[in-house]
Amino acid sequence: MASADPARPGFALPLLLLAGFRTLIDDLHAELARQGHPELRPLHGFVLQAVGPDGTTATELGQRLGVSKQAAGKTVDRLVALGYLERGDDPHDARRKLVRATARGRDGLARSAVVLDALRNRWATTLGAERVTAMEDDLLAVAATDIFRLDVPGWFGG
Amino acid sequence: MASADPARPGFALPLLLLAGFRTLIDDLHAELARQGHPELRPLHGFVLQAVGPDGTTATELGQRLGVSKQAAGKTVDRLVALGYLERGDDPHDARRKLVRATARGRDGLARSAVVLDALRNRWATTLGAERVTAMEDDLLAVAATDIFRLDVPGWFGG
DNA sequence: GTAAGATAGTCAACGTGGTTGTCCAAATCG
DNA sequence: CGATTTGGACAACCACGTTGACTATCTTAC
Repeated sequence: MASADPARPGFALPLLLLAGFRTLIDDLHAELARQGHPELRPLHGFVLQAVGPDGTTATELGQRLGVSKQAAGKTVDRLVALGYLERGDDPHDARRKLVRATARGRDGLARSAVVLDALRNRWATTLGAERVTAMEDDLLAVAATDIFRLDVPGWFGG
Repeated sequence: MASADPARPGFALPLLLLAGFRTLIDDLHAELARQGHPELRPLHGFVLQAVGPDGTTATELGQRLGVSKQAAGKTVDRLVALGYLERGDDPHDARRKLVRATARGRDGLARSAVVLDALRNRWATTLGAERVTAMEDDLLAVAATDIFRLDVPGWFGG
């Protein structure tokens, strides 16, 4: 095993990754609040993304997000109360309750995508486009991206 | 404003940063659990780091972590109950309650540092040392690292 | 020296996001 | 058909965060 570089302590790396994540998410939600979505919380974007264009069920949502079906169900409750999701019946299975995004949910998701594209462009302007691409490629190589099964419509160029 | 690259949607970036963070933290705590610290939660490492070698107070801790003094106080309560922190009186100010790491707390923090160094080395082996360094430099350039004021003993080569 | 203000800590109530266990209704399988 | 699996809901609980109110102490100004 290689020895550690004392100028690059290992604990800086998770801190920087978290700081990068939080910076993007904080900027995103500040902008979303300006665009008419002040109640949207960081988690909600992930959930809306995971619901997908065709809807899903709470249990399936929990599996995609890596949480229990009960946790997913409670989060759906809150997003229904906020007007971002709606529940309906599955005509083929009376047990299943379909969860779909409302028009407001789709609006929030679309605006999130636009703002996040803009934020990525800002990083590319500062760092250079190839450095951002390299960061994405490297993270994809080392991170357990299966933590979130958000590959609903092929979410990374594919 | 530059147009977005459709092959690199903006919402992948926060997902990858979070996945990278979670991968490191999950691996860290799996290893810490093996080394006698199964109760240590992801947040606790940050708190122990923020307490620093000389101790601090709950209010100051809250400022460093960017949370209210009440939240910091409750977290200290839990870490005291787990045996990682201890409270003492400040001889110069009867209002202040000094918070210090216990021997167990220092042990957990030292092991965290070793494991995180090893995890960073693993990334350096996979990606190349210069790619990891570049990722750190880039995140430092674009992320609001002042979210966490963990510059207690100069935490990045300083 | 004392009155007024700032500061540290605590308590209470509450919100959010998560867990496990239990239970029922509906679908599926033998 | 009966037995089992599955989706959803309910309850209790925990971790972590918030705001507001309150006490005790230190500091500052007069």
